[in-house]
Amino acid sequence: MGTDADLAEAIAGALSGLAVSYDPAEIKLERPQRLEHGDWSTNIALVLAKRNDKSPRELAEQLIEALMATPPRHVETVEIAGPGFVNFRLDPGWLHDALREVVAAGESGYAAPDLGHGERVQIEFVSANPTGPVHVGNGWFGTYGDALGRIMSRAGWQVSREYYVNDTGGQVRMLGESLLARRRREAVPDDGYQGEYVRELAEEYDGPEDVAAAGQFATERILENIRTTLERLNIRFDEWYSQASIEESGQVGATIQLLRETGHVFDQDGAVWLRSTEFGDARDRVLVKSNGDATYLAGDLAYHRDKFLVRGFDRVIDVLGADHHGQVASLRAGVQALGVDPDRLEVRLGQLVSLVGGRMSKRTGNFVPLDFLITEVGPDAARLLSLLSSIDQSTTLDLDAVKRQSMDNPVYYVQYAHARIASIGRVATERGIERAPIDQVDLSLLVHPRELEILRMLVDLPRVVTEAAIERAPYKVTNWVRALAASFHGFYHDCYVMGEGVSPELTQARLWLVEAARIGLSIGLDLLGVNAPDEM
RNA sequence: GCCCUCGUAGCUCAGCGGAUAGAGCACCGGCCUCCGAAGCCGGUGGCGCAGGUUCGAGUCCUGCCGAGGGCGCCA
Repeated sequence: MGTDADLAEAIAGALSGLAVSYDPAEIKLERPQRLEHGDWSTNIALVLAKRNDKSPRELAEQLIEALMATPPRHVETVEIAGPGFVNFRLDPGWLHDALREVVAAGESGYAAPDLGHGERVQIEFVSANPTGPVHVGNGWFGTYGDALGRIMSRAGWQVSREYYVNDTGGQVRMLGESLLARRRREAVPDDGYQGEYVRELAEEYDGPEDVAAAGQFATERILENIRTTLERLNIRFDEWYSQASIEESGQVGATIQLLRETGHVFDQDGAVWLRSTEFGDARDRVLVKSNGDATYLAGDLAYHRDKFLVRGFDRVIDVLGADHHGQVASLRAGVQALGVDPDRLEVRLGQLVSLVGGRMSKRTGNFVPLDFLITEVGPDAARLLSLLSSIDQSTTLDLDAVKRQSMDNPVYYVQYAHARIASIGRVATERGIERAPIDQVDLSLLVHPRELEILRMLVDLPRVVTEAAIERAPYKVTNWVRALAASFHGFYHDCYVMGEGVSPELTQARLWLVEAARIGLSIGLDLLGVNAPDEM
């Protein structure tokens, strides 16, 4: 039971005693940004004042009086501030409690709230067409999806990560044609794939002069490269789902048939249409072209039918680039037409990553391969760099700046904190200092502002994981990790764990503090998929 | 034309409707006889514009300006 929950309970009790009308869910404790505003704060008096016909400050005053008749554990003073905030100032004991909690729960148990209740969620991400190497933008969404998976998994969801392999249709044909043209030393068609990689593949290809065979060869080889590149970034999938397999299995036809039976389909101009306007789409969409080919949408609907109705995921999160915005409405409409509650489908549109000096486009070959970036700055730096900010934010990457910063990159800052922690452990071992069991250690010796700051950060972690999971926002974990690292560096500078003038008792308490920081940092870095090295 | 996302410090970005808007980079100035100076401490500098909602707006609503994306029998 955390201190904030204790306080909320005490506040509820006090309000009841005052005969004030309130809803327990309205009582929210927050940690003020400024230390002068105490350890915990609530705006409950501001929220309830009007309804109870009192001024906020009046209500706050009565609340405090009732509350302090029997002060809650660790509370030293309670003050009214500003328009009617109630600020609690606690003795450091609540933070020592928190330290014990972190250590007891450990790396696997701390900050692991059960929000998902085992709900089965599928996250589909990257899904870049296997027609060329993945670029930096793919990497951005890749680390996003992967980190989101880690976070939701920690928060009680049963997560499956999937890559939808677009290994069929016109683009594979075009890829095959481009490859064969290269092999014949002829010009690649204007709308073909011009990249250098096609030339390289053409040299390796010794199959027949057949577009489909060449396309399949190229697709498989490229996909293998994509997989290798993503693994360099610590991005892994539970499933690589082939679009061709869906078509071959007859699921596309079955899906269209199902839609026809439920009356959501009509024929016009020799094509088969989905009446998606019924479900809020701006216009109806073609499922089968007049030449008999199924459209991308038809395949996508079959795929989503498979996700929801065959494999039975409770929730599906599609991570897409903002350039796929146009297909969201029809996909959602189609899913609804299939009888699936559209709320179960979540589409996260990530803003595009652009570069100083030109945008990324695959066809022209004018893009920065993800492999290139990883080689330039290293996997961990690339990974953290991509998780630095929200995917709602379009990012501009200045490659020169990234390279220039490479020795001054945020990732080194956080990893250095972890290395320092490990270093303390090594020195302790050298000096023959062992950590005593925590219940034999006097944690009340931890009173330095730097020490308490670390503990406050650790108190925040469960809340950060919760927010990151619910808002699908891994960057919040990144922010926290950076802030914790900052706290630790400050502590490391000001508070020697083993040094002249540090008593053995204080050393013991600080060793446990360092251990708690290590646990928190490890959790955070693991959620981001960034390594936590013992040495740099 | 219509729809979506975004405009916060010179640059890259944080800021569940709350109190004096925060970091990093860059720039200026300090700190190593003790666990790693890839660090610590201090300084310079900002909410695109105009209304509205309310106890309170960077945050919500409307309009305008600006940037990116989308409106195919392409995928």
